[in-house]
Amino acid sequence: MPELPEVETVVRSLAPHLIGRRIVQAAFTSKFVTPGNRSKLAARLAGRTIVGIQRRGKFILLALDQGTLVVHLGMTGRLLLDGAPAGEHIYGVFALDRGVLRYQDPRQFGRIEWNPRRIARLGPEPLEIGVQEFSKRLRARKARVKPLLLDQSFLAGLGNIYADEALFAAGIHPLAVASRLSAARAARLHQAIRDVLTLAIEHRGSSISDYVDGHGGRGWFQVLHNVYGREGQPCARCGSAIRKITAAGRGTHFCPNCQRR
DNA sequence: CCGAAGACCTGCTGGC
DNA sequence: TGCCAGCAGGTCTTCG
Repeated sequence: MPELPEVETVVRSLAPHLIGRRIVQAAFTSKFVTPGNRSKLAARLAGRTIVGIQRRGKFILLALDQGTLVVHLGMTGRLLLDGAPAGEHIYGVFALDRGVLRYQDPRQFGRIEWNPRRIARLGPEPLEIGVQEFSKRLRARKARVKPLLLDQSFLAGLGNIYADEALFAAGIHPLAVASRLSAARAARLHQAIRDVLTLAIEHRGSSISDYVDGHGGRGWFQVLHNVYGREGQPCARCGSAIRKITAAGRGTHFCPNCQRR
């Protein structure tokens, strides 16, 4: 579910309500979301104060006065402040000195962990890397461009929606070989990624089925999708029917006319 | 190094 | 109407 724009929106919606709060008590009830010793994790959090919250790739980093708690929302994870409608599938509860934060996740693909090693293996932030560095990294790889964009150690934060949308904006076929892209096309892709992510953040992310921010609010970038979820519909640029194929095991949407091999 | 496939979960939908 | 295969915004492991 949540890619960089959604996670960024969640972080921004939570920050004013969480920073400075003390965790009075925590409880976890899923062996998938919180692998390992759940009561030990809860004990470690009790009494800690939240001093900061930030995003790294698709991860949420909750900086505490001692240590860092890392949350990944997986496909259907939500962090909800009190007042946001919750319901079923609550697998984490953080009782704060003022208010409550809940973790909801029907599919339990998300993770709540203490200093996971995966963070260290993340690639650069797409909104921070410069065009030269991006182009160099991209053209050094023989992989197909779509699977590469989904590789979090190559670039941290893109997922299936924004990879497809960025490739459309850049006019690049998802199965193009990265090392064979010209410098000009690599630069176009760099700019397209920046544009798509920035616009999506401005629209508070894409809400297709599950995604909401910390208050339960939906995003609306989905109305601006050009290819994702638009199989068979006319391309906004040229009118050709949008096609859907499988790449990297994921549904991949593109315009066969605007994105030639 | 690269890609495909299967695994981890639950819920919804589209086609028969 | 009702059932079930297939699919879903993510990531990891295994295998060729």
